[in-house]
Amino acid sequence: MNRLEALLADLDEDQKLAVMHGEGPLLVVAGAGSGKTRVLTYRIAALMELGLAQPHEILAVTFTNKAAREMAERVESLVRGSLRGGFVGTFHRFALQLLRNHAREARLPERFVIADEDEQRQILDRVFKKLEIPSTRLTPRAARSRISAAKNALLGPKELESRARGDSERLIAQLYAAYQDELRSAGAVDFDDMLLGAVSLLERHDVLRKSLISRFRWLLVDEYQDTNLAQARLVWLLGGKTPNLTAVGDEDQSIYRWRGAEVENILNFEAAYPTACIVTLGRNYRSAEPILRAAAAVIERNSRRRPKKLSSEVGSGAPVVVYLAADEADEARFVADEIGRLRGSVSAGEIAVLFRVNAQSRPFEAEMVRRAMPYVVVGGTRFWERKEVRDALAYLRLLVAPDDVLAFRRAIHVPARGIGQVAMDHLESAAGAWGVPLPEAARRLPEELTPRARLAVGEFNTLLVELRTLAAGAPAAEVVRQLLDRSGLAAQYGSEDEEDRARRANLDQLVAAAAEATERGLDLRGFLDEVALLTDADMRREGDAVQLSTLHAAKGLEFAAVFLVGMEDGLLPLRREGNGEADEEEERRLAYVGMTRAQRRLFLTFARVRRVNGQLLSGRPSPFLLDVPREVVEDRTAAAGRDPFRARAPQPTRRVAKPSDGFHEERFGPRTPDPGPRSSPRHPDGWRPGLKVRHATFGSGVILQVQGTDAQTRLVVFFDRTGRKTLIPSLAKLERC
DNA sequence: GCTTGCGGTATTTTT
DNA sequence: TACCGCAAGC
Repeated sequence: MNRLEALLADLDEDQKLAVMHGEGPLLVVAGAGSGKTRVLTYRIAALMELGLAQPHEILAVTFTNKAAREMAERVESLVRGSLRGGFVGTFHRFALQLLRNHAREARLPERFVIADEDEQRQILDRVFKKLEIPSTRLTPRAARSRISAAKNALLGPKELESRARGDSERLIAQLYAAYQDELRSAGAVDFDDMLLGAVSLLERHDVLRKSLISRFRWLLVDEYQDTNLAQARLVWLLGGKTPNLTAVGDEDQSIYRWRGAEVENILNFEAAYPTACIVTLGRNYRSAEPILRAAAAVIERNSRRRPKKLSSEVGSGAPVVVYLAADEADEARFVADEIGRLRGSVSAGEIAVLFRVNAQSRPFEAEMVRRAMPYVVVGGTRFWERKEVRDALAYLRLLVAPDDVLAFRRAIHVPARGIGQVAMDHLESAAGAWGVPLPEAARRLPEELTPRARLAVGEFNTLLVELRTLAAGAPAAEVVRQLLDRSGLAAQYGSEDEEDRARRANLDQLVAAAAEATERGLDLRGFLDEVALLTDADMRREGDAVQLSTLHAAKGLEFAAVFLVGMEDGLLPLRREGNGEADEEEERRLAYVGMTRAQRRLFLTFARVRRVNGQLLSGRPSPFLLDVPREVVEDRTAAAGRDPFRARAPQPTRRVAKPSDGFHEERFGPRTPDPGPRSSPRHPDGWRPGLKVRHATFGSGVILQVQGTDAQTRLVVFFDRTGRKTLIPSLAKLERC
């Protein structure tokens, strides 16, 4: 059996079709657990075995560094060779590489820097001040995401402006333009600029584009359902006239719409690539039958998808367990009990607790601490975003790019060295007057500085010069170590309390990361570029501990047992102001992604009462939960006398006073705040949560909350059409209905 | 320029 | 409820 035959022996019929597809565009619609990664890696291996592709002709893009690394490793072990010369990495890394190699053509400074989210926000803060925009109108945070959305949709400030309808959109366009100016004058690009820049570079430089097309003959894109317009366009540009493009994805697992992902990219693949061949992988090798049936029942209600069926190759298994908890503590207790039971046969690392929002992790953590169960919270505060790490990185950036304004502004204040607002103002205005970057102005020590500030700035300059000299010769890790030492960054965290220890440990990790980068032949600048594109997922430790994770962070992973918790209407699907139908579909996909992470056991839980942001809310079961066919369910709640699936049955005519039982309440509004079992004072005017009302302009809605009495009365009402509003009933004409 | 306290706010976060 | 960011005081 030759190597190719050996490869094919591992595949089912559909997978073989995809792997052995020749030239031309190919879309692999890969349902959950259907061997998507296998197809991608085997395809690359097969193309090489067949002699169709040379390593340097391969361009494979993924969304995470981790996925890229795994892919490269798997291919290399399959072909027992190296992929050197080819590109296996993230979209952003590819774009960055392109821009670095062609900075001038891309109209970027030779040593442009990468602005992270923190710096984007700082820039926007400055822009807000400059344009005198009160942050009541729009938060810098919101502006950031609107600008990001525009960039992801390939719109420049001018295009956005010309499309703007209404003042607020024009304001965004104006902010965008000012933001972009500020960013450019700092010699920086943000994450979105990388993609945008790469696209416009290729659009403007045909020669470059053609050379890339002929070099990278084979394009492979993973998770195509989560590409945004810029990414799809980039792929399209790299494809040329006869693209040998393999796109792999599953529209049912598209969960990054809020970051610009366009499900349409995969749904309309044939429109972009009319000659495309489509292979659907329909066999699921991950989940037991009941799990798959439950998940299918949830996702089938979505309209924007290709209808498809997944058959379980795993076979039958335990039913899906549903549990209705009294509150979040009870939910955590139940989950911990079950985990305790499972751990007889499953290791902790094979178990995941998945939730919609990070804030939900608390009770589970508390419970697991109490029981001394090993657990890790995935995500949370991310390593590269920690203050101490960012501070050190700012220094490093200043070593590589002496005029990096963003890094300068950060580094000069940490540790505090007596340079305050006044001194900074002097430096800024001197920079303006001389027409030089801020760091350069600092080097020239403007006269306006007070003697004290002058001394401080001078010392800072000297420090940088010394470190820069060191950086010219020493390996990155040594530079980092010296820098931490001599800047006083490390000394800030000298105490023995937990926080300082953690910070020191993080700084040690940074040194280790630098050392490791040096081993891989990266210089300081390469290390910084890498770090800018790295995320926490890349640092994830594989330990034998229960994983507490958001649904988003669980994408692509699988576990023997999964607890999908907080399945309440309003939480999953998460509902907040102003999100509509499309988001509901995405929430459904999110639930689907969560459920299909499970191999053997799936538990769905929710709480009747949950404390959210300090408020007590009583929930009704998630509609997704009600979609699960009861014949695959084992309801553990029944023992406690509650039956979630009764909610589907007609409401009983006579209702016993069971005030907070979400199941048996009327089906109104998204979530009903619970006045609490003991304290439910009747409002004198008769307003109460749950009451349906009608407003002249907002239409019909339901009261979520009643605050205060008399003239102070405020009603929080959730309107069907416009979402949540707070009203003063004496002013707003509200009708009870 | 650093600390303390108040008020406003509150998703998801592949790069 | 809990955190973060900003504003006023030392």
